[in-house]
Amino acid sequence: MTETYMTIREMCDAFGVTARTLRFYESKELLFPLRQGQKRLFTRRDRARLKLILRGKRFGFSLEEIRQLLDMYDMGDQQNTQLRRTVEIARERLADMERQRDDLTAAIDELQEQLRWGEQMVAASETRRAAAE
Amino acid sequence: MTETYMTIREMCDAFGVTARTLRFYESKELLFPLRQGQKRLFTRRDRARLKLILRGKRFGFSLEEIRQLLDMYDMGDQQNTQLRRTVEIARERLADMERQRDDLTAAIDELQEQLRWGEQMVAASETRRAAAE
DNA sequence: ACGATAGTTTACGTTGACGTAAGTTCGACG
DNA sequence: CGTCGAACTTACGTCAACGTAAACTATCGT
Repeated sequence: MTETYMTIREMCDAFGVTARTLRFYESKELLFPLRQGQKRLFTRRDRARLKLILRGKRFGFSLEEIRQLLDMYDMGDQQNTQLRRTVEIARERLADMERQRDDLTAAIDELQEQLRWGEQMVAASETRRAAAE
Repeated sequence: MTETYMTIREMCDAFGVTARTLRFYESKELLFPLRQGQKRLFTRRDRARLKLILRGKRFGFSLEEIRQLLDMYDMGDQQNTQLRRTVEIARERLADMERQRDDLTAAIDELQEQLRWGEQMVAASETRRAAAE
């Protein structure tokens, strides 16, 4: 069952991160696990946040940027000018990535061209060698 | 005119990088400027390589990866199994980026949804307030 | 009672990609 | 000749995002 609280180990297994990483995220105020004695208890909210953190990292956001985004997200509709800003940032990042993708696509095309060129050279030299025998 | 050799300062201006960066790239064997006395002279080849380096960085390649790619690129048709490997790597990176882009697109959609939701709340509360007056 | 198991804190180490500062050297110019 | 500016070398510093080691504590099962 989707238990209310998870230990650090369960979190590691569930999300494929190390305990160090989770503690580090807590120290950076990205997560706020409860405590039972000294042990951390990760809540549903922590899991939601971690999911967003990992997604953010895949997008190339820094942890600090992610923290700010999470904070804005938390404030929610209350301060929706902030939310608009968040969307703005995300949009810019998207535009960046699309530019990158287009560049990369072009670069790959060039490489493929180069590769075909190379193959022709090889083929030609082999033809010549064969003819010479 | 597209001069044969460029000084370090000209390179900086032309590519928007610092001198430190160029020296660093040389130390990492990404660039091979000639010398006239102790001064560096950057060749057409260096400029071509730098262009590729900067492009590579935008793709998220590390300098070490870029160095290997440049080396393979240099070897050219001679060892084209290597070139194929290069294309492979590039392809994987492209697939990565496409996944990222799709994720990001989805995330933006969610945010927009959230934003519209927030706006409706605001609008509704304002309507209520207006009706109350 | 006791060792194994999981968790904790503290704190120093690492990697990549440069920044930055100090001191040197060289050619050009007044 | 002096000195200025641009380039140089050497070398230590920085920042993010953890890794890793050491030493401690709490809980559980036998």
